[in-house]
Amino acid sequence: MMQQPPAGGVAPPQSMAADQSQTQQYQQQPQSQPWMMMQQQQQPQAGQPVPPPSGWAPQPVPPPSQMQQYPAGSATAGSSEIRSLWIGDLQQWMDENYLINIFAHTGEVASAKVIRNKQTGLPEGYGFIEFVSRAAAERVLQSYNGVPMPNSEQNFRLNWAALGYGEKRQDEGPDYTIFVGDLAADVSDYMLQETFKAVYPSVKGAKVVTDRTTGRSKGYGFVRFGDETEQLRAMTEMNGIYCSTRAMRIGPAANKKPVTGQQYPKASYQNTQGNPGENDPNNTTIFVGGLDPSVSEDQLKQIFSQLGEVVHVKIPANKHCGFVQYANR
DNA sequence: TATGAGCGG
Repeated sequence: MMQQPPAGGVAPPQSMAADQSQTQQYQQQPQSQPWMMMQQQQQPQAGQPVPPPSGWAPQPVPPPSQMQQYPAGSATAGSSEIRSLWIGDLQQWMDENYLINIFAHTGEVASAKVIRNKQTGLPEGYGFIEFVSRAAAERVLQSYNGVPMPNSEQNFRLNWAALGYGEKRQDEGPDYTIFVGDLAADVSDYMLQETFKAVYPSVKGAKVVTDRTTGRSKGYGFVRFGDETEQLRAMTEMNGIYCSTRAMRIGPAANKKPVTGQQYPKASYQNTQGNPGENDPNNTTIFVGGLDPSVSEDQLKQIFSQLGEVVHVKIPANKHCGFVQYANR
C-alpha cells in the first residue's frame, strides 16, 4: 500500500535562517551570483567552537525510544531506490532528534541515525537520514545543502547515501582525483561536483575541505573521476574556470595515486589560454545552485550576461540548479 | 591561501 506524502516540495529553510533576507533581489548587486543572492554568507567566528544551544544536551547515547517513532522503511516503495542522505560535519550535540526535527515539517522523513563510535559512544560526526522516497530526499538535498544548519553556524553538508538499505558497496574501480584550490567560500561539495559533472560524466564526487570546528571552507577541495582521461582533461580545461565567484586553480592530488608512476609536474597545469576549439580553455560553464523554481533560463541569462557573453543557459527540469556557459571571460 | 579522510543498521 502506498501512502503518498504531500509531494508539494520542501519548504526552503527560511525559518532556520531568519536573519537572512533571502528574498528576491535579482535586480540588485550585479556582481553577485544567484546562489549568493539567495543565501547570504554567514560568517561564523573563527576559532570558536559552536556551543551546543540550550535545549540540546550532549547525548553520547540517546534513548533508543527516540528512534523508534520513525521506523525505517515505513513508507513507500519497497524498491531498492536510494532514498537516504548522508549528512556530515555534525556537532557532538546533534542527535537523531535534532536531525528529525530539522526536516519534520516536510512530513517525509522516515528515519535518522547518527553514527557513533562503538567503544566510546561518541558521535563520529556523520549520520543518515532516510526519506519516504527518493524524490523527497532529492528535494531536501537540493534545498538544504550548503545553507546554515539551525542552531549552528555551519552549513548543511548533505549527499546521497552511497548505499541503499541492505545493499553492499560496489567497487566502482579506481578513483582519479584532482586538487581544486582557490574556491570561493560558498562552494559546497555538490556545487563543486556538478560544476565538473556538467563537463565530465565520469565524476564520482567532490569534497570541499572544511575546518571541522567552524565548518567553514578552507578554500580547496577534491574532485574524483572514474575515468583517467577525463581527469587529465579537467586538469587543463578546468583550470581558471569559475566556480561560484572565483576561478579555480587545479593541481594533482598529492596522495592516493590509483595508478603507478607518471607523476604530473605542476608546470603542465598552467593554463596557457591557448588552443581554441571545442575544448577551448576559455570556455566557461558555471554551475548555479540553490535556484528558486521560479527562475527561468532567460532570467538566469540576463543576470549572468552582466558578467560576460553568455552563450548557453540550461536549467534541468525539476532541479534547483542550472548551468551558464560563457563564450569566454 | 592550499593536499581531506566522508557511508551504518
